[in-house]
Amino acid sequence: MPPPRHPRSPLTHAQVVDTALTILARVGLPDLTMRAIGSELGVQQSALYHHYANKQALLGSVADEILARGSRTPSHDATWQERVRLRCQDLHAAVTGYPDGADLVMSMWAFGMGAQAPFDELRGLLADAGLPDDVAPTAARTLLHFVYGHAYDEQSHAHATRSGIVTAHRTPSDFETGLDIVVTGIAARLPD
Amino acid sequence: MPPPRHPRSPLTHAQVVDTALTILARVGLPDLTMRAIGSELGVQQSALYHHYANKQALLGSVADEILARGSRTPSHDATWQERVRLRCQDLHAAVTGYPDGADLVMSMWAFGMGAQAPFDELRGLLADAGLPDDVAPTAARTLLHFVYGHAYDEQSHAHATRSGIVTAHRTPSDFETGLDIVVTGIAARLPD
DNA sequence: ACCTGAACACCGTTCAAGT
DNA sequence: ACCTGAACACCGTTCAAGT
Repeated sequence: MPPPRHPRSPLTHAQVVDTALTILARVGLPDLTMRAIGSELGVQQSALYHHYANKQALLGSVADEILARGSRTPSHDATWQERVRLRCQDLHAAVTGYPDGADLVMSMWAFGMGAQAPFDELRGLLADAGLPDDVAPTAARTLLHFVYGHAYDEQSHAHATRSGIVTAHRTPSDFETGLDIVVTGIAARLPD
Repeated sequence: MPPPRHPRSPLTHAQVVDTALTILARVGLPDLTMRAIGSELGVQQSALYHHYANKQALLGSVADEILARGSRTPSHDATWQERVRLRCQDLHAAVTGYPDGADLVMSMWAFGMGAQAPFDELRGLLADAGLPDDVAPTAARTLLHFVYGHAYDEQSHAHATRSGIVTAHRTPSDFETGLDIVVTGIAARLPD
């Protein structure tokens, strides 16, 4: 059932990404097909290839949109640890806000197709904190590996219990504890 | 071209897993299809479903086999840090030993289908080191998130450069630095 | 320029039927 | 018990053709 999309008005990237996010929220990544996106937009799946080179490019934009939403601004007197924590907590929230969000963002980031803003921000925060240039990128990646890995685990766990597989439970404070471990390890790398 | 498989001898799990690993090494995860495995074994793809409930279960065994190979034994006077590092280095080597190995192991572990031995070992090492029971599992997971996340990045980077996408380079010591950050952060959680 | 409609070359999985 | 052969219900992607 195609929604009341204005006939003969060309598709915009924003429309496509918004629709993809809606479908992702409803049915998850495995059912986010080109056919589903096209059908929700009242268009043939082949029409999407006039706007994106392939599905990966489209999903890259979707990942960017997931990450762009809702990042809080730290107070001016916040320490670098508090800034880094806040950014990681927001990233965690953004990514777990959609089913399979961690899976999607992780793969797009690793393949270099979008989702690179968080890395740049974290590297910037760590550089401002005084972390040497040869360790700041590594530390930023380590933070992201933890944030995405933890979120991926949580969301897979949801899938697994849905299909009757028993896995270990995850405390709400589990993320905070792990984040504290990584931030403490980074702090030890500061000069002085 | 089916290899000289003894006719009418029932398929064993070891045969299937070995064949899957051979194909994985040759063509990567996207082309590791049920048809490819069957054809390499000289059997119809449907025959595999007599031994595994589905593809995920088969890939779970493959992930276990990848992880089971080549883990060195630490010397008796090694500190817990050295033991943990050694285990993580071996895991990193095992997982990067096959194309898309990190992707495969990560998803199987997260979905609770095999690949759980490394978690149990690391948790044990950390518990022996004196880490409290409420933080040892979290710390073990944090290590695995880093190891798998880093390996996943490296391997995706290989894919991306193959398809002409520019990404940041990764120093050989990058893994060691990140590992040091996490281990240092864990050490700060020890009592005394 | 933008989209349709139909096809191509695949997937994982199921299942009656054979031995 | 183990496997075949064929089908089912899908995929992502391409491409001539329309407007």
